[in-house]
Amino acid sequence: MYYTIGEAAKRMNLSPSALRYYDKEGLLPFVERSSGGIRMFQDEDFDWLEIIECLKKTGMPIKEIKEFVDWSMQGDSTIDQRLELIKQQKEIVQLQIQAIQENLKMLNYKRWYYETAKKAGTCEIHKTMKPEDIPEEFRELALHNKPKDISVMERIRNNDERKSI
Amino acid sequence: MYYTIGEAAKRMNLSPSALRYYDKEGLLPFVERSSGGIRMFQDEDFDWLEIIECLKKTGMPIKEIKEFVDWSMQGDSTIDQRLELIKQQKEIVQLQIQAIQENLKMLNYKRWYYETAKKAGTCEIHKTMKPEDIPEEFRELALHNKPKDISVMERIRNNDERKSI
DNA sequence: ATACAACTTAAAGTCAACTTTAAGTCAATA
DNA sequence: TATTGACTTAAAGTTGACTTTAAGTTGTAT
Repeated sequence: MYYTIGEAAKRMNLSPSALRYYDKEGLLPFVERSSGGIRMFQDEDFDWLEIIECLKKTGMPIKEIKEFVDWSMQGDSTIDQRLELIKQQKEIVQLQIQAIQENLKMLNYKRWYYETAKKAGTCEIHKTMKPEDIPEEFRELALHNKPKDISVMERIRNNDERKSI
Repeated sequence: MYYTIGEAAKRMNLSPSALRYYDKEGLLPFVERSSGGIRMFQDEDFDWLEIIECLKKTGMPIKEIKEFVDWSMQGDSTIDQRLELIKQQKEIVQLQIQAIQENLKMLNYKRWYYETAKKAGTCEIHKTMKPEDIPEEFRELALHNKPKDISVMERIRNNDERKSI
């Protein structure tokens, strides 16, 4: 069972030109050609394309992916390097997950912030809010940029003109 | 307490030129200036910078972030739009988490794949492996690109020359 | 045999998000 | 007051990952 570049692109949810670009960059040395020069993708090639896509989606630049592909073409002598690369990329992905959890926490805080403001009809509510009225999970996020040792009244006075985000 | 652009950049782990670029793009209308034109960042500004960073890190383009900042500057009449934007971005982040879980699954599979190959001394082990020898969590990933209705012997014959990834 | 959609390459173009450069200004310290 | 490091702007340059264009070829269907 063979696939043209258009069919392979559709199956991988990529554009044909992207696949040609990857090929030009040396990422697809395993793809066969017809006698006329047309690329013929096989089922097994999608194993390659999927790990290439995985590395790409987790932020690995194409030149590094090429290194991995080159190792794979060299055969069993490079199993160790490939294992190490995969382990490293896994660590990178775990850091990405941590980072994205932080982002999610921020967005959850902001959702609460705007829902509270919506109920009150104004963002000003957050200027007079006492720490204990902020859900514990958001408290640090809500307060950590506040200048210290300023009373609520002072804060209200200071913030007369300031827009809140 | 004021911060110069260099100090603010350090605190946010950004470059001064990146902050100037954001300012030029309209992301920092809240930053004050000295009489001489020097930017003076305040503690409250870091609330803005942090949500801007959060939106940026979750993939929102700068033009969209500017829209959000513009709404924030307009005041309480835009609370609803801002809440909707935050909710939408949360959904995007949840999709990102799903995508990254897929990537992690692939990397876990590949780690198993290379660890197994390492023990055997060759990737060929995976060509003769029976489905029940593949850990259940990886089985679909390992088999879904295999052409159907081909016996193991045929597969070995067919794959004589093929490199495995 | 001919038409035609889909393929081929090389080279140029695009895009976002910065970074760098050049020429000059500000403000804290000696 | 002179020095100096950090600031200012505008404009050009960089990067990676494609996309588009132009000119030509392949292979299938009538």
